[in-house]
Order: sequence, then C-alpha cells, then structure tokens
Amino acid sequence: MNIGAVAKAVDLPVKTVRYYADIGLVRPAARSTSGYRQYDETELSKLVFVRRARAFGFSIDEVRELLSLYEDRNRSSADVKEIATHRLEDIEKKMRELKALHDELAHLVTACRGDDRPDCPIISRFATPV
Amino acid sequence: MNIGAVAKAVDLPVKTVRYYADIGLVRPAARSTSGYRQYDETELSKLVFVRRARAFGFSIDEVRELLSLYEDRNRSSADVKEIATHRLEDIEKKMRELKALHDELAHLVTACRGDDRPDCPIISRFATPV
DNA sequence: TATAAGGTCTCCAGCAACTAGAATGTCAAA
DNA sequence: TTTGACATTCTAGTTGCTGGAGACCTTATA
Repeated sequence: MNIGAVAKAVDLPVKTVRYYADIGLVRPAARSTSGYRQYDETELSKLVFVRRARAFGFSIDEVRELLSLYEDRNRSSADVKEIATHRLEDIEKKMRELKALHDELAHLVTACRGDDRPDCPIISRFATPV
Repeated sequence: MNIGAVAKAVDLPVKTVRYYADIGLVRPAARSTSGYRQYDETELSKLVFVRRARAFGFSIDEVRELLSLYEDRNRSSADVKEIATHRLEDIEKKMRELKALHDELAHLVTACRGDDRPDCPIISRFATPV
C-alpha cells in the first residue's frame, strides 16, 4: 500500500504519515524498488492509534510510549493508566486556567460599552499595575 | 533603564523583552552609546500590558492590535470589545473541546483496572476502528 | 510508443513564541 | 586592575507538522 492510499485510509495527511516515518514513530513495512514507502495492516492500525491518541492531546513522546505498550503483549494496564492519569491532570489544570481566563474576560467584555468612546475596562485591566 | 532592570520590573525574561524589541512589538526608547537598549516608563507600561494580554491568550498579532488601540487616544471601545469577544469565543470553544476530551479520558481511566494485566480500555479505545 | 497527469521521493524552509548557548563587549565596584 | 555581572549579536533548538521545489516513478490514454 502506497503512502497516498494509507493517508486516505487512516485519515491523516500524506505529509504527516511521512513525518511519522521520519521520526520513527510508525515506519513503513518496506520500500519498493523505486523507494516508495510500503505499508500494510499493522502500520495502518498503528497510524490510526496514533491519530486517536494525538486527538486526545497526548504528545508525540507520550504516543510513542503508549504505542510501545500497545505493541507489547506483556504491558500492564497500570502503565497505561499512569500515563493517561497524568494527561487527565494536565487537562484538568488547563480547564481551570481556561475557566478563570474566560470568567475574567467575559466580565470585561460585559463591562465594556462597545461604543465610540475610548473608555474601556479591557484596556484598563491590561494597563493598570498589578 | 537597562534591559535587566526592565525585565525584573515587568516580570518578563530578558530574552522575551529582547524578542519583543526584535519583532517590533515594544521597541526600546533608545540605545546607549555602547548599544544597550534603553527603556523608560512608557515602554514599561507597554510591556506590562503585553504580558497581561498574552496571559489572556491573545496572540502576538492580537496584542499588537490591542496595543495600537491602547496607544491611540481616539480608539473606540467597540474595536477593543470586538477583539476580546472573538477571543472569548475561542476560549469557549476550547473549553468545550477540552471538556469532551476530559470526560472521555476520565471514563477510560476509571474503566482501566490499572493492574498487572494487559487488558486496558484506554489502549482498546485508541486501537479499535471508529 | 509517446506523452500527460498524478503520485512519490528528498530536502529545505517556515509557522508561534520564545529559549538556550556561544562568543564577545561594557560597566561598576573592590 | 581585575573580577563579575550585565549587555550585545548570532545561530540553532523547541513542537508537530505543513508547504514548496525539483526530480523521479507509474499509469492511463491517444
């Protein structure tokens, strides 16, 4: 299977598949005589796995780790759970920060009249000392 | 005021202040004979302004725009409100996505026993077809 | 068989917003 | 005077791709 077909099948851009090959995340099974990357089912599964994990916000390094667990028949679910739990904590932290940001900005937007006059609490909030 | 003192005063790394000067976001008021960047109160205010706006997730380009509004005595609050409102929408969208991600991952983490056995719904979730 | 279209290759560059480090220059105090 | 802290410029790295150039390969159609 050539890279174009693979990309279509796993719903990733060709460039990305090539990139994953370059960084050794998911290498093609082989190369054709003319140098084309050849993939088969095993790699397709891995690429889908990677796409999913990436969509969950796992970094490439985390995906690499997850992938090795996925490939390892002896992996324990504890290892996986630990990585996922860390990610969950990151997400929760980010959510809290985003919430705080949102609330303050929403407050400012509400307070700003949005007319022709220059007075605006949003600008003031950024300008006034801590 | 030299860059080190400025950085301390506005609570930004020296490198960042230099970077902001390089990209023309906040330029020093002058250079000393030996080439040192010289800042005064005006730039300090702007740098604080930039730090705050960045902390709110505004991109450098948005900050640039905000900064020009901030500098312009004739700006209308409507302009500012529009930029802020867009940012607010971005934040809300991101929050929704993060929430969805969080809930699914939390579900998976809960479902994963986290013991020595390899069975793990987190891995399965990434591995099974859409 | 020739040719055109489209797929693939490698390599280089760039995105955002810094950050790190090297090599060098300047300044103030002991 | 010499040390040490600070400053300068420059290059390159970070993350995770993405775009383009120029060249080669494959397939279909005329």
